[in-house]
Amino acid sequence: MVEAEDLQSLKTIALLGGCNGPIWLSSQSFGDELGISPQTASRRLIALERQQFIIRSMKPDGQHVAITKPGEQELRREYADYTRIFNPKRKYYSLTGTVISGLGEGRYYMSIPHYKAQFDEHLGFEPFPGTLNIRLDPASIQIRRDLEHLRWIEVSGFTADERTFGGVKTLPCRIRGEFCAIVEPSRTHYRNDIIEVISGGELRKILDLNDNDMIEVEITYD
Amino acid sequence: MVEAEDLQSLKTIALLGGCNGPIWLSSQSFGDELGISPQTASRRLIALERQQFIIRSMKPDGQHVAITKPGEQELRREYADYTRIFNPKRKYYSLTGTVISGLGEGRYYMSIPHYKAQFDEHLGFEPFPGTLNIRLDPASIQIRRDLEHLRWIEVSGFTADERTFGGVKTLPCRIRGEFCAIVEPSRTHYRNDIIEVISGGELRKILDLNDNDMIEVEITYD
DNA sequence: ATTACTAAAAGACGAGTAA
DNA sequence: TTTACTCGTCTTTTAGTAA
Repeated sequence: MVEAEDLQSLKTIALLGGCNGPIWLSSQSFGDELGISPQTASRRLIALERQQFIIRSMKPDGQHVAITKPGEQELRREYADYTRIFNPKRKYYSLTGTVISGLGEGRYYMSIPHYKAQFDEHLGFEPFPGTLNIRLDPASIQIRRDLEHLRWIEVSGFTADERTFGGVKTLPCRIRGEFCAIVEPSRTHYRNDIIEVISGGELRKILDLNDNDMIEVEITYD
Repeated sequence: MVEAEDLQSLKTIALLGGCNGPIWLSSQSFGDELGISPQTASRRLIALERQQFIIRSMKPDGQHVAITKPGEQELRREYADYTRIFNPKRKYYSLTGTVISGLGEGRYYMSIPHYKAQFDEHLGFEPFPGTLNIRLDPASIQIRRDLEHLRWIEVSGFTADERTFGGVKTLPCRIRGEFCAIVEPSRTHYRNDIIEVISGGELRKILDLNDNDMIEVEITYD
């Protein structure tokens, strides 16, 4: 557990732009920012450095400070807490976008029994071997980010034939009333403007969809 | 400036649901939550109460704690900081909705010289005396919340004829390429599904708009 | 001007205790 | 069991100082 004061210091650095690259600081200026003495400010920076939340390089007139990956992670954890406090009750999300052709990867994955079985168990349908790829509108790309805070169903990965199949996560949704689910890899981040949707049947046929058709994906929650 | 530890305590209470109503706590359980002794936990609660961030009522087996408006405000301030850290680079927002009829209040306010002059100064056009009212689509209501973190232009209120005219804030935007601005009161929260837009001319005529027409409001930023 | 040490002052912590 | 006090200890802070 990271100290409340360290978090406060780290946040202040982040607000000054420390997540994007080194920023200039002095004990004086940093202390003013936090309302503490330069001595304490200096010690705080030393503490953050010890915990590897920042890296520093001394200059004659101060120092350059940048937030490290672990430091940023800590801040994101905090951010997620606040998001949980203030955005939990949102009951409805709507994404819009256009149908595009995928590369057939979805079809491959959906044909693997391990995934098939788990989707069946958690979603209540056996997925059609193929995914519907949707390119999101700019406005929906933002909304998609909010979805991260919802309860996705985790489907574990596995190893077979000396190959590793990563875990995926899935979120139930509806397209034109049809029960579907968004699927994405648990770890890697694919392009954030494209989502892949699975269903119990072939959505392109069921809904008579073609490339470039505009569709809406609705997520209702609890 | 609120202490880092108090903020941490307050956040913990919020995560337990303290923003929505009274929750049960004991010094013991709260201390466990924070990794501190019950004595310190008790002192923290007292401190929060002194600052009016929480209200408490003692029970034989613990206490009921609820976060007050000022307490919640403090947390929202913190949340906004994190939002600024992680979501600053969004350059484009798009709201969609339908044109509706307002109550003519906008017309009244836009005819007041004080407002007129300030809008002229900050926006570069003298507002047409009237506002275009737009009912947002569900998806856009969410996006609208994100707009709060952008740099709105503050227009101060004033007092005249023994009446108080509140401050308003405005955000430049475009509708079908036409330069406009969203306007809303700085303090009070109106319905979150309706926005009011002003422009240098009468938008209904310029863009040939009628009630129930669908339109898109675009906000580009920096 | 810096950083970062030492040492004195201030404040926070938790054990013990009463209600 | 609680809450919340006192009190001794320990930690944190800031002033002063050196580099």
